[in-house]
Amino acid sequence: MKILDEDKIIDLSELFKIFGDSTRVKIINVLLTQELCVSDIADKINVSQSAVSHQLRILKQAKLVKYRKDGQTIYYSLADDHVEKIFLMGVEHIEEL
Amino acid sequence: MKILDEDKIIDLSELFKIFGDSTRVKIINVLLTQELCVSDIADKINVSQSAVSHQLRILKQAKLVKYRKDGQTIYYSLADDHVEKIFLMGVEHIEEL
DNA sequence: TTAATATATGAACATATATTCATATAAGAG
DNA sequence: CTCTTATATGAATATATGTTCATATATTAA
Repeated sequence: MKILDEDKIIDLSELFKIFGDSTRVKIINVLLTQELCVSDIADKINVSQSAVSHQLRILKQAKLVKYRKDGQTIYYSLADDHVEKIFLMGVEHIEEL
Repeated sequence: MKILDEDKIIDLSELFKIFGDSTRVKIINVLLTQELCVSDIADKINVSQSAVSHQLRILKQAKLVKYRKDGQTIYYSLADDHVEKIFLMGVEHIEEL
């Protein structure tokens, strides 16, 4: 193994850094089952609209979530099933400690 | 789904936070194939002994690495195969972007 | 056009965290 | 014992990052 060069290492740590914040994990968690608009996410996880929006931008830039626009509402959902897989792999780890 | 309560969310983000630093990812990367002592890790990834030691402490506390002592040398290795799985799941994600 | 609703964003602030440097601890060699 | 090697650790510094607050943008309704 030892497959990774310096650049990949950076990319990988950047990816995990995204998962390394509880607000973002909360967002991912509520998006596991359904797409939601910003204000619903904010309500569900009890975080301000602004904070959610800031974090969604980070998740969007990292291509971990995607969105669609419907009028003035923007619905977010997980970008692909890798996101869920990484998430669940982490859950497995913490559950067996 | 939506399986996680607040505490689990915190634990999960803490776990990913550990993977969210390039020095730690470098360490994990070189430990994928073999156990190594501190100074060899430092040489391989080109980071100071002190920095490596600090990060190993964090990895140790998170139970992501384990170690065995042989004289004055301490050999570190990955704690279990979940670590590798999480790592590889992340690699998969970044490789398909 | 004006008001209301949904979302985004910039600046400021506070906090977290990674590295360095110096030094401590521990173990083996002579 | 003394010296050397391997590792750990505390303090200080620098940097990164998350939230808040105020406000901007965009869309729809009246």
